[in-house]
Amino acid sequence: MNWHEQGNMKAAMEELTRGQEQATRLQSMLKDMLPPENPSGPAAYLLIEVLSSFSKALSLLDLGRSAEANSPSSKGGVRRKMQSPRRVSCRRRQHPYTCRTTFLKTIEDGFTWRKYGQKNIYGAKHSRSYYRCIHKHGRGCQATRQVQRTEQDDSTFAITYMGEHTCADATKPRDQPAPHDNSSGSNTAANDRRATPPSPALGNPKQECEEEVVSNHSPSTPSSSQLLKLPELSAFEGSSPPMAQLMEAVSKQYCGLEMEFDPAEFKLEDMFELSQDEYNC
DNA sequence: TAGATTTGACCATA
DNA sequence: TATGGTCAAATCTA
Repeated sequence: MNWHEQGNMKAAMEELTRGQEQATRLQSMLKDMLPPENPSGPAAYLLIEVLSSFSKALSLLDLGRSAEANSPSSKGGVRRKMQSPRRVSCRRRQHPYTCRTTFLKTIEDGFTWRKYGQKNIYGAKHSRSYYRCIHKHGRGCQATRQVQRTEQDDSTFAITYMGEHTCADATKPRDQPAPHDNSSGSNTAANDRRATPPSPALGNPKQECEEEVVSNHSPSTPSSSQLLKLPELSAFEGSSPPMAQLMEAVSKQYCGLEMEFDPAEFKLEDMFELSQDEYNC
């Protein structure tokens, strides 16, 4: 990679980082604005998707740089312990559930999880934690997730969701807040998570893991640019100056990635296509 | 004291 | 056989 490409990549990472920070702020503000009985409305769900896109883009760029740095042609440096090339995750145990990985700064996603295991992963710097939905027994919810800090950024979590939440009508988080189930009387790993979340892990039932990718091309998942134009979010415009400013800033971050392509045609996920396979399960 | 977390052991898979 | 995923007893915590 020449200096020009490196410069572009660095600039892209900086833009993405800024966008991520602003989206995080927006998420924080949104949390304060949403009613306690439905803290995870559609806008919150969309923000999770936006943050996920930022995180993924950053990770991809970082991976690209790492690969470059570790390539045989790159110079010196301390050789790190060889990473396992195995890509097992959800393929190891072959179940019919969906599998999807997101990269977030927080492990909180609105669902209530119970940690049931932790493993040191061969060749990985960080251990992996295993969570299952707290309603596994009460409602037979089969959703599980694996949480692991990324190698590139200790503050970023790679969260792999498997299975779907059946404990609540997660397919309609926008309209019908699921009834809270506090029968367990306590919360878990994230302590203050609600039981009425959007599902970052929702996918088509019975879809094979390798078919499930993090892609905003999905008809059910609007693209990032679309997300920012949805009524729920646009409703904030004008109602709250800081919110409107943040909205604009986040929107600009997406557009700010334009370098040598048509911004009218560009979608963030286009950046992922070449290395999308890295995120398939 | 009930529920959550930790952790070693066991099992499934590649 | 090595490794990842899950179980369940022990331990912790509110």
